[in-house]
Amino acid sequence: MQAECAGDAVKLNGREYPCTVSLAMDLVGGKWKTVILYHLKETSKRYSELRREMPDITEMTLSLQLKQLEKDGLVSRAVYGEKPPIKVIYQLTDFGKTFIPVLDAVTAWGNFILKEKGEVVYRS
Amino acid sequence: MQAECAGDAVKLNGREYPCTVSLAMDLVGGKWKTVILYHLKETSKRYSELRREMPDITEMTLSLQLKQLEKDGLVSRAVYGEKPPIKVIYQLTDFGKTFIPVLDAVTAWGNFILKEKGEVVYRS
DNA sequence: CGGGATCCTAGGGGATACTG
DNA sequence: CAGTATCCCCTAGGATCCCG
Repeated sequence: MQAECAGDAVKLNGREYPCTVSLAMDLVGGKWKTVILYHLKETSKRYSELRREMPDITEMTLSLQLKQLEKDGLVSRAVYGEKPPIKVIYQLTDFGKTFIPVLDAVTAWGNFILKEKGEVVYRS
Repeated sequence: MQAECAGDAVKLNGREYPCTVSLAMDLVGGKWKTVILYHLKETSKRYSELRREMPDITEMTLSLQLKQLEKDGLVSRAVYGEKPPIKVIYQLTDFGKTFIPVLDAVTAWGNFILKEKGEVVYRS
């Protein structure tokens, strides 16, 4: 497993990165993208379900992040209905599913950190 | 494997996150941190080696990122010598080494993306 | 119901120059 | 050799309100 980290740069969709790991982190980095992917991991969901399951994300940020995930091909969006109430379903694409092993590794590591040195802020 | 993504927030070093995956991504997110960790994966290295191996990062950004990685306990810094030329060695801490499986997963995924839909910008 | 428009700001990251 | 000091720009992400 040799990442392109030594001299050559890599390019995807017009964006350029110093290394493939950097490219990967750009697709799923930030505060919310992995969280969203985590919630879509098992099953497709509607917009309102995602909102309910992530109370702290604002509507604007949620739809913005979803749009970026869609643009990068990780998530697909399907609209049902013409007039309100309409229904919008989000799900992982085949490409998005290739991220699941990474997501599992990140999740396991995040939980490990929490156990070792973090704390839970109870809300319930 | 259940991440804390449903209601409760998590906290580490005063920073609060909606989910453990989000916490993990904050420690290693951004354009450079994973690249630096990748270069420190096998062996410890001096500052100048890191610089040589990552020609595109500026000195300021490199030392800033190293400082953050050190603060978050992923990397340790050791100084040898009193007066210039001094020698500074960076290496993964034990905690930093727990990130390696994740790094490998991210690297593999990044390489996969490159192969499927990216392109290499040759410099040599 | 599922967003968009607008405005705002914190900080990540670059450029250039200098130093113990 | 291994950084700092400044300065500056740009994007992620939040707040608030509005719409088909």
